[in-house]
This record gives sequence, C-alpha cells and structure tokens, in this order.
Amino acid sequence: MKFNTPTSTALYAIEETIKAYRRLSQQNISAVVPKITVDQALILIIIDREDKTQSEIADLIFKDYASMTRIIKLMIEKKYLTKMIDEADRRKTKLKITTNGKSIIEQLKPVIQKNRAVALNNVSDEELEQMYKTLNKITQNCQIARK
Amino acid sequence: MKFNTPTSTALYAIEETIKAYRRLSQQNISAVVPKITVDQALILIIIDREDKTQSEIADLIFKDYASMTRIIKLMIEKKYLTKMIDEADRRKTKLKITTNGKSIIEQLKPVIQKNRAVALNNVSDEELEQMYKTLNKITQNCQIARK
DNA sequence: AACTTTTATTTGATATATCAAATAATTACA
DNA sequence: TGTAATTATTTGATATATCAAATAAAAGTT
Repeated sequence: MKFNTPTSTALYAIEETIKAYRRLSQQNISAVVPKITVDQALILIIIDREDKTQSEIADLIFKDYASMTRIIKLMIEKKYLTKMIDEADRRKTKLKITTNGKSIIEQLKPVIQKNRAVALNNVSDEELEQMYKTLNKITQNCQIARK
Repeated sequence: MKFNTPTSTALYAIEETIKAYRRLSQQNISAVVPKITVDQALILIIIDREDKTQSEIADLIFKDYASMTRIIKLMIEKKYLTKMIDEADRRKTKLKITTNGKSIIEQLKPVIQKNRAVALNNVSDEELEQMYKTLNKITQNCQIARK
C-alpha cells in the first residue's frame, strides 16, 4: 500500500481542504454569533432564501435525513426556527425563521462572504472552474460505482 | 447572499466529493470487513507502515487528538490494536497491530486501491495535479487566515 | 374501500468532530 | 533543584454522520 502517490495525496487533499475551510468558517462565524455551527448557519440562510422541506435542504447540502432532523431540532431549541406541520401534506414540515433568526442571518451574511473570499484568494476563475470539473468527475465516479 | 455562484458551488463541490468518496469507500470496505470504518481502516494501514504516535497519525489524516483517542480506544476494543506506554517518554503511547489486525489489513489493501482507482477513473494526471494545486492553495489560504 | 407501496420524518445505536479543561510526564530555566 | 512552561493524551459536553428500523401520512392498485 503506497502513500504519497498522486492518487492518494489528491484524495487526502480534498479532505484536508474541506476541514481547513470549515475551521476557518467556524472561527469567523463564532466571532460574530457564538454557539451557532457552520451547518446551522448555512441551513438558516437556505431556509431564508426559499421555502424548502427538511429533505430538500438535506439533499442540497449533502446531509443525511437523520442528521437533518437533529440539526433542525437543535435550531428550534435555540430559537432560530419554528416548525409546523404542512397541512397540504401532513408528512412534511414547514420551517419558519424567527425574528431572532432573521437578525442572525444579517450578521452572518458578510462573514460567509468573507470566508469564501479569503479561502479563494488568488485562485483564478479558470482554476476554480477546472477544480470544479475534476471534483464533479470524481463525485460521478463514486456515485455510479455505488448503484 | 448568492448561491450558485462559481465561488460557492466550487466550495460545495469539495464537500460533495469527499462525502461521495467516503460513502463508496465505506460500502466497499464493509463488504469485505464488516464493522470497520473508513477511518479505522486507514489508521490501521498507517500504523502498519510505520510506528507513529497517536498525535502523529492524527496530524497525518487531519484528525483532532480527542477524536484520535476515541478511535484508537474503539480499535483496541475491537482487537485490531494493542497499546502500551512508551517507556522512553511515558506521555506517549505505542500502538501495535494484533494478528487479527494484520489479517484485516491484507483484506483491506486491495479494496482501498480499488476505491481510489474507481474514484479517479478517467481523471488524467494533469487534472489531478491541477486539482491538487488548487486545493492546496485554498488550504493555505484558510490556514494563514486563522493565525 | 381495503391493501400495498412510497414518501417524509423520526428514533436508536454507534462513530466521529470540536472545543475546553484536566492529567501526567518532560523540558526549560531561573 | 525547584518551578514554570510545554507536550501527549484523555475526558466531558455537545454537534454531526450513518445505518437500520419505526412512524405516519399520501398515493397507487385491485
């Protein structure tokens, strides 16, 4: 089993990068809104943009439905959200951002923008585009192989 | 807050790819060695290659030391490893793979190789190299910003 | 209408992530 | 040499990941 091959290092790098980015994001988010997690911040902003069911949000940010249930639960306990049954389809859930949640979103927006800018400093659009394509190719490979 | 910008999609893609790869890996590993996780498999192989302390392994695979403690604990419970105090420096720990662990490693090696090959199918060395550079740039950006 | 299948969400069990604080051993240095 | 600073690991608390199984409601079928 070889390490330090282009194959393995490239795959490790993906993991390394996402962790570095998450740490940076969490640090900067915490400085503005203590006690909210990166995931919760993102979910809050997604709900704010557009009404979505839990499962739709989960699909959007690559979360398991079970995880989503628990994250939403915590977000309700923290008073960022409220939850109601969707009367049109009683299996579904309607999520609504509280006033408190709204104000948190406003605080978070510039931080999230800044995080992205910092992370992508000196990365050209071509580089980004190229990376995106390669990542998608790998994702496709993995998903196809699982069917 | 805009989504679907090159900026945000590229960063999401990193997360998506690593999750897709982890799922594929876990599925194929579970088919050969039930009950072992991707992380545990990787750690086992690292220890097999070279003696390392927990912290060194943690650094290598981007794990928190606290996480490492718990993963090692589980691996010992599962009889993949044994643990002893390093008498040269009693703060440190020596990890040793059991016979059982050794045989598991042999079963895992081809699976891990195959996972990598599948994930990187049709991805050229140039693409891989380019992605690696971009990812490293992003990682650097995030790490520098945290200091 | 009764029955089956599908869909959305939840729950249980176990593993990992993260931060802060605690332990315990080692090293630096006044 | 004694004490402070550093290093390796652990523990506690809380959040998230994942799989399997359970619920509950809706949709499809006969």
